[in-house]
Amino acid sequence: MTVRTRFAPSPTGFLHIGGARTALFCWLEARQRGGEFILRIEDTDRERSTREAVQAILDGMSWLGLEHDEGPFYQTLRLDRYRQVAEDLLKAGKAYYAYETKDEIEAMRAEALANKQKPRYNGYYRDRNEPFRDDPNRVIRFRNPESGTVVFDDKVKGRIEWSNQELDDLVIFRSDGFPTYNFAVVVDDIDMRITDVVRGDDHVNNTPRQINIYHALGAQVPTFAHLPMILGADGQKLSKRHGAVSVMQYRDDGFLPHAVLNYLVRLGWSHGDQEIFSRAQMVELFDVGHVNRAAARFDTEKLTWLNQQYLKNDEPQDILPHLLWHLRAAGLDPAHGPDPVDVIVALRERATTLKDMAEKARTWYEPLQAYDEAAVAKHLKTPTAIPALQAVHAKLADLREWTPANVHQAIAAAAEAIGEGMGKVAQPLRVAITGTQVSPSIDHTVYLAGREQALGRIDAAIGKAGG
RNA sequence: GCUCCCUUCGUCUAGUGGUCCAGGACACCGCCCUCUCAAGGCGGGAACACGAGUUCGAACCUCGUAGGGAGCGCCA
Repeated sequence: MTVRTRFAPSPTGFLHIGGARTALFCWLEARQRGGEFILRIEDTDRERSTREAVQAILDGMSWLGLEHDEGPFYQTLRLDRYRQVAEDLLKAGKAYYAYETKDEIEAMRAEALANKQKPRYNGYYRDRNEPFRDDPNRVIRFRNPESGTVVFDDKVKGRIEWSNQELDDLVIFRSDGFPTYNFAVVVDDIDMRITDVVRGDDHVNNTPRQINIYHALGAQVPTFAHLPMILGADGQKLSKRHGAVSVMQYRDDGFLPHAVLNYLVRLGWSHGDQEIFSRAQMVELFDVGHVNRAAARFDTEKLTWLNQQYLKNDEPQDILPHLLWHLRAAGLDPAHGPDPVDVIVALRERATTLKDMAEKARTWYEPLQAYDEAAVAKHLKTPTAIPALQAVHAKLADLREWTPANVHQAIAAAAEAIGEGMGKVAQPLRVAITGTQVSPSIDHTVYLAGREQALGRIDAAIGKAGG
């Protein structure tokens, strides 16, 4: 039987980091075992589901490159199916109509809590056999077994056992004619032939009652793997109000999608001491049975480190499209200035994110706007600054071909000509080209400026140094 | 309140009864390299929540305590 997993978000907001990690693990589990990955949109909550949220989830999945084999399926398009299955359950006596108002249910819950009991439906209509009646409060409840236990072997948590006495007769169809979550998931997972349910561990409590529905439907129960949640850096639960941000925010902040994936896969999963995993390696090595049972905190610093590892080691050509996106986002025109591939080579060891890289590249794509006065004071207002800059200007102007190697030689020759070390030449030159005292190695810095800009800025700096 | 789940350095984790006075990574500190900043190299501090038990032997097994989390919806 081929393995089939699914990611089933409800479209009530963007795809956040926790959802992305769940999606990744579902995707990996399917890919690792040569199976299929299905995307399903659980939109039966008409109040909160939106089209924008559906699009946001699709965008997030696509940016991360978690491609699905089937779907997206929408639950709201399958209402007839849920209705039919519920009818079958009704006929078989495995479900029944109940007519309590929401207030009555609320009172029942309050009373149970007051008696230090777990709030449960009291089963008033369970065996009453009242004739069907049209009532705005009519719901369908599942007839849960009253005795015995439900046992399942969770692939990450291990064996979990539940007494049926802890469970009550849950609503499977609401009074508004829509199925509830616990019912719709089971019907969907059966119909879509899901073999492995991989989801967040906030669902473990639902699992026993879902298993009972599987049994009532005479269906085979899939295996379950409940992933621990991801906490914010402060150890608090991530929520829309607290720290949860869209995965797209990570793109905007300059992270590479595979760096995010690599970071996420290591949250809860590991393979010995290995930290860096290409997508292919993740697919090859992933094992959901080896996932940690405890929740993990999100650590942006480690994500940042990983991102730089990829920036440093990826082929510049592969980074190019991502840098172009950020150059444009920073208001820079990649067509007027140095070759962005050269920029990547010069900055990959100094930038931790693409956003950072684009910002550091600004000096080569825009005219020099201003000087850092501290830099001017320290490196331009010195006895050797003017002769150094003049010597460099002369050597650079003589260059036949403007290549990084030639620029390097010209600077070295200038230093030799005035009898000073590289430091005495490089620093004033750095200030001349960038207006600051921090930049990539001086030869790259000058080369990327281009001959015309470089010479012009050196002239300007000589003026500044003398003035 | 009840049920279920979790607990190794600040953080992510390795570890499945002896090879662990606990290994790696991020972060931090120091040194080296050096045209600045980085990157890199080398080194450093830093953890088995607590208590009982099982055993010749426990981070690993059992039980309890404490702390944390989830659920108990006509939300998903």
